[in-house]
Order: sequence, then C-alpha cells, then structure tokens
Amino acid sequence: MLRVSKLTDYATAVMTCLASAGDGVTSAQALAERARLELPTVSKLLKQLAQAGLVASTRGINGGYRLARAPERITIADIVTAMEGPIGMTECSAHAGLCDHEPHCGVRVNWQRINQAIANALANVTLADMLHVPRQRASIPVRVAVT
Amino acid sequence: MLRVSKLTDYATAVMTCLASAGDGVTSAQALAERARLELPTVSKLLKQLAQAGLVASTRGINGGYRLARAPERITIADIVTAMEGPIGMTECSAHAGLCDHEPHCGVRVNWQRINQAIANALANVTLADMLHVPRQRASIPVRVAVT
DNA sequence: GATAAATAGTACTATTTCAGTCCTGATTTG
DNA sequence: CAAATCAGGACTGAAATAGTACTATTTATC
Repeated sequence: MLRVSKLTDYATAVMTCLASAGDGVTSAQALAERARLELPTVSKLLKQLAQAGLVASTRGINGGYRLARAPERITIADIVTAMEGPIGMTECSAHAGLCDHEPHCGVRVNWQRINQAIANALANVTLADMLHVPRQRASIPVRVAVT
Repeated sequence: MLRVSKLTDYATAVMTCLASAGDGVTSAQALAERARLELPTVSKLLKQLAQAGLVASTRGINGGYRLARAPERITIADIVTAMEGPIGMTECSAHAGLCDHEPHCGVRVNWQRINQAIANALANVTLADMLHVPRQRASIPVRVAVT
C-alpha cells in the first residue's frame, strides 16, 4: 500500500526521541523504553542509522547514540534512504537497466518525475519539524514542483 | 525501498496503453502484447481496475476494456489506490487504532501530513500526462502544499 | 441455437521480503 | 580485569507478492 517498512517507521520514532534528548548520548536501552519498542529491534535500526551517518555512536560503558547533525539538517528522506535504500517507486526508476521493457517503455521517464516529487516531499520535512505537533494550518510548507 | 508493487507499475503501463488506444475497446490480449506482459497478469490487474471503476469492460467476442473516464480525469493516485488500497506510508496513518503506540506517539500526526503530501503528488499526475514524454522543463507542474 | 472469443471470479503455489531474535566480538569506563 | 555498551553477522518464522491455472459467464457470429 505504498508504505515504508515498520523498521523505517520505528526509525523515525527513535530519531525523534534522540532529537528531543538533547546533546548527550542516549543508550539503545533508554531509547527502546521511550519509544516502547524491543531493544534488539532498536539496536538493529540504530546500527543502520549509524552506518548511514545519521547518528554517531559512543562505545563502552555510558556509551550510546546521538544525532550526527542538528535535527534541522536531518530529513525524513535521509531516514527513509538509510533504512530502505534509494527512493524509487518502481524498480526501473531506482536502478536503470534491470527491466526488459526499458527500450519501449514510455512510462519510465514519467515515473522518475513522480519519484522526484515524492523525494522532495520527504526531503522537506526535518526531524525538527517532527518534534512539533503541527499547528492548525501551514506549519510545514512543503512545496514540490516537478520541473 | 518505498516502492509500489510490480502489479501497480504494470497497471500504469497498461492504463497508458489504453489511453493511447482511443475510444474503442481493446482486448486484454492486445494490451498484453503492447505492454509486453503476460496475458494472465494483464487480465488480473484489469479486473482489479474494473472493480475500482477505472476501466469499463465489455464481455463476449470482440469485447475488451476501455477507460471509464477521460485520461485527464484519471490520476496515478487513482491507479495506486485501486491496486494497493488506501495510500498510507505507515500502518497507523492508513488505519487508526491498530497501533499500540498511538496514545504516546507524537510522530503519527506528522506522518499523516507527509502522506497527504505524497497523495497530492500522485494525484497531480494524470494518465494524459503519462502519454507525453516530458518537455525540457516544467511540463507537469506538480505543486504540493502541506497545510 | 451452437460455437468461439472474451471477461469474471476463485484458488493455489513458489518465491521473496520483512520483522524480529540471538550470538559472538570489539570497545571503553571504572 | 569486569561490566556495560555498541558492531556485525546469521538465522528463523511469518507475511506479502507474483504468477499461474481453472471454471463460469457473457456475447457476437454463423
């Protein structure tokens, strides 16, 4: 149903917790409790987020994670990409050359444009935005133009 | 990777073929050949599209399918919804009440806003648009505002 | 009215993906 | 050195997906 995976969903929740936690490091354990998720699951996705460079980790006792950048500079698109790979609605728009139909597929270029629109929509919402419950109207002006 | 299913992808291709076929009915067989897909697959998705009211079918010999509305009035969002159900990036944003975390989930409202942005992006591209190879710039002004 | 062509509906299966868990190793603090 | 914590990989059960097959129904033509 055109959805992101649960892991990605959890990842946004955990990242939001991290953003609200401030500057110090927070352990995976503490994040799991705050997000009400299982520790192994949280560990797994934090590892992925760390590899993608969205969070920085500190090992050892009193270790934990913190955001690698300011919440204003981390977007939903970053998180989705970290968890699921490149954003592409169709196989051929994410990776060229895999589809037999490419030579006679007039639809492909248009899908790429749609992808772009969606990627822009995701890139226009930052972690900082997620911290706020939206105001009545127009608090996050997402403006996407396919050009 | 945030993608639509292959069936949905095929559906857009088949719908595009139908749009370019003009007013008469076109058989599933002919559509399969033009889209270079297997007949059973095309039949299956045409049935779904018919149930969703996007195509009209004529039975019997010389039967086939035609668009139920003008291509300008059928959007990618219509096709995606017909094939995959309601557009929702996360479980909780498509169906309320299923998620244990809802009471303490500050992320949910924001996901709903993102969904809306994406739904708008898909709703702003019509079948008629898909028929054209995009011009150099600004041929499909998709403008999405989360308000 | 019989026949052929085409859609309608249902069921089934193999494959793939996803979610979740567990285990072992590496690192740091005390 | 011991405890706490992250890193990396492997594994498994469940679910979704894709594709196929079969039967019933409808309609035009002869």
